[in-house]
Amino acid sequence: MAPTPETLTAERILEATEEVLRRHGPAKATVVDVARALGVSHGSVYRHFRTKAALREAVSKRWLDRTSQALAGIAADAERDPAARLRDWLAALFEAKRRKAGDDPELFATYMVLTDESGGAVAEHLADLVGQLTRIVRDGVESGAFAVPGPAETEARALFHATGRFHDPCYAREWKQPGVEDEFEAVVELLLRGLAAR
Amino acid sequence: MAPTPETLTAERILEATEEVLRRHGPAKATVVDVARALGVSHGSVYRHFRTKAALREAVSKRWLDRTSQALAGIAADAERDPAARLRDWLAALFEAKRRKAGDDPELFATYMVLTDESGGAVAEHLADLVGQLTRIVRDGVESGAFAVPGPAETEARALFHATGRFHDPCYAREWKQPGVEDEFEAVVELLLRGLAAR
DNA sequence: CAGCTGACAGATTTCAATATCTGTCAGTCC
DNA sequence: GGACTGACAGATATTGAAATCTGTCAGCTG
Repeated sequence: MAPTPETLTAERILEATEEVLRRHGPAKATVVDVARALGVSHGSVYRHFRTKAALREAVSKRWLDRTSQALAGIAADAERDPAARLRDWLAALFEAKRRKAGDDPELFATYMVLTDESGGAVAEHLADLVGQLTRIVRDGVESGAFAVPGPAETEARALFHATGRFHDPCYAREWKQPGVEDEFEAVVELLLRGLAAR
Repeated sequence: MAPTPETLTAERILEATEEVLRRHGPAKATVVDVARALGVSHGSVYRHFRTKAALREAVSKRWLDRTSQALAGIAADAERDPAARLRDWLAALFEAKRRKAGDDPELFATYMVLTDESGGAVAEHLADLVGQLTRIVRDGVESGAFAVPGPAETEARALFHATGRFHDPCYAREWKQPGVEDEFEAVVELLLRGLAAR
């Protein structure tokens, strides 16, 4: 029942931190700014997050989780053809990243800095995504659509690495260029041929 | 006949510049330093390179060309099985990059900064590498070992992009980690299956 | 006269003083 | 007594003046 503006919660602090990051950028966003935005002393913020790094990592985690959840639906849809599902999943990941990077480049750069710092949260996120891919590959192998020599997870990881150019932030610049769509198609087709049972 | 220490040539300037970069790093290497190392005034350096950026780009180009030439031999060896050749070529590229990054990380970081600046030289280099791959793919298609739906160059570009994690400097950190060899194998196997005629 | 020098203007970088921030904690307030 | 404050020490960032660098060019030199 506690109304938002009354109690100071981790959630409220995270929201304020996102806002401060959006306004000031990652280099100039301070804990004092966050506290000021919430109308409290910065000591109170440290009651909920042990360090500034922990606060920033929590913001990263929220952001990364939003992407994961959008894709989880495609990965889990066991009814559909695994090849089509894989294609859609990879395209959705590419599209999501590309839209984020294109719509608000400054905010995207902010999150790039944050995730660079947040080793743990990123590792978890990547593990989650590879897990989703593993599910699709395993479904494909079980249905006879795919044939792979080793464990499904090895193949999933290979798929993830091979498509890095279309989801890894370090390539964000290239996502604007004209030919990328075709490059993406070519890579995905090549990978699907490699997966297909013969 | 002109002996090295007498005349000031572009070549000598490039060598001195590499040395200065190795010593001082990319941030603190100045044209004045290069001139001092050569025992000339910095005005003389500008007689051979219009700007500091042009000088640095020339250094990048030399460095990139060394890598290209090492691989060209594998790509051009028309006698060998294209699949084996492709495997070797990709492994050689990975190994070369990994060795450079591992042996002298500081120097590698220097060259990462240089190539980041040198858009043109890098684009040429990448085009060269994709050209070499195209040759291998075309040979494979002609010999009946590979079957691809589109032009060989599209496929070559897809191969290059799909293996980015194992040659793109932005992943240099990961090349030290234990599992990379296996990750590389998994990606290459998947790609070769995608290329193979059935 | 071709190649080099060195002084110069404007741009960039360095450095040290100054201000701000992080993280702690004794104490205040419901 | 549990949540919050605000002063504090040490670490980090900002700032502006001084030093250095880039790129040019008139003149020297062999």
